[in-house]
Amino acid sequence: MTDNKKIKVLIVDDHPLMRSGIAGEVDEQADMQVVGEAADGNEALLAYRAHRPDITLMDLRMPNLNGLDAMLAIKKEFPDSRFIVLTTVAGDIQVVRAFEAGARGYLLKNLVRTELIDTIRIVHAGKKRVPTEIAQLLAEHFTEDDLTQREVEILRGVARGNSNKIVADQLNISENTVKNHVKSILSKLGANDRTHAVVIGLQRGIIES
Amino acid sequence: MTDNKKIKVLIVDDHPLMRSGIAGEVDEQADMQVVGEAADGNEALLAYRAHRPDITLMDLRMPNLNGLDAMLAIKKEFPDSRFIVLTTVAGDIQVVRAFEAGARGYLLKNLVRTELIDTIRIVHAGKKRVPTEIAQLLAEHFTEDDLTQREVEILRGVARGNSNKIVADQLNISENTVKNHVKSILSKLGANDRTHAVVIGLQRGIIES
DNA sequence: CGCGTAGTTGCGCAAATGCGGGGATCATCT
DNA sequence: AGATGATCCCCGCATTTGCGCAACTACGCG
Repeated sequence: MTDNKKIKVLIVDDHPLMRSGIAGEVDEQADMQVVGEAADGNEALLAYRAHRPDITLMDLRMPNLNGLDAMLAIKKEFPDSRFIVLTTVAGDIQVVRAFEAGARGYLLKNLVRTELIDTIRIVHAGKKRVPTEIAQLLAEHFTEDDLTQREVEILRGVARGNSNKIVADQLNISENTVKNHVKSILSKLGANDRTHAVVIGLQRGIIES
Repeated sequence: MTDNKKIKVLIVDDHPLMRSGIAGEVDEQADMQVVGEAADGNEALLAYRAHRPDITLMDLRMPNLNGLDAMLAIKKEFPDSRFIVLTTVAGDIQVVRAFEAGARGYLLKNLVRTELIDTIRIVHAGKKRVPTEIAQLLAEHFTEDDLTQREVEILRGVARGNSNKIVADQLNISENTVKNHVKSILSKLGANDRTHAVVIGLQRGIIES
């Protein structure tokens, strides 16, 4: 098998050792090779342009430009790009967004080594692969109505320890409006109070700490 | 250099790919070798007994038995064991506890590859190595008075979305007492309100979500 | 021993929060 | 055109929170 028939893989992750581990596994396979590595979303775009990989393994949580935005940027420029999303934490709303953005495969980072290789082959063959843990998560989150953009902004303000009044001033709206948004947030998240809402928001990845 | 003069390294981390990456780097060195891997604290103890490594690389966040407790268990049985702590997140109070428990080196997982090897050599030579980020964190946390056990219990209750009254009932104390604990928590953490306090508590690893 | 400090517990009161209503505009989808 | 949902605004009122002030206990230290 000549080099130009191998599956070309780009690895995007902010942990050098993780990249190392992934690269080691991939390069052991006769039919695939790592063509580049990137530590954040910006580098990912540059590396994509330079190497035109068949498959991009993309971590979601990264400094600077996060994985989701990087995917969108690359997809805009290269519509036929194929992504496999790597995620550390289950229960992250980002995974749902990555699905909507067109990721083809998902991997939890505590996967067994063979899963990685299998998923690369499957996605390269044009199919999708979603582990049961993630599928379950997707099912759960599709039924739940998620927060509107405005509500997320409100929740972020609340998480910073601001009172309704302060949040209102920061967003140039009235305190009553903030109260209404908070009310709707509590109801949507099934939270007892604002504190609980923030905890749930953090767990689901709706807001970042 | 014969095998029994090499630095024997045990890797404890719940991410197989991370272990892979670490193992790759270590085995490339002529003067060290990986003698075992473990995916959680329980396995770590068994692996330690089996291989008697010179250096143990220990992740803090793991399922079942966490890294800190695993360290304590191993140290009890093998007092001259030497640990290097791997941590993903900066700002974790667990790092401070690991220091107190006698870890000799610290590494952030987004380290550059050479740091890992350097740290292993330095710690094996009997010295300690703490990167500036961690040193700064330690300094900060030593000056801060941390929460009492009772206060942590209160904070946990608050994080679950319980009112002061409910927390009081759960702990069989009066609501007023809970209020006072909350007050002292806010002051110690420098939080604006209970919500902010919970966010800070989660960031610092004082409570887990 | 007396003294300070830290942890825990308590009460009263002003301010913030959460809940139940009501109504408005605007974009989108049917 | 009608319905739906997101955003915005308003009010009153009970409950909850946060703060100031104060007391008791346990413990170490000079």
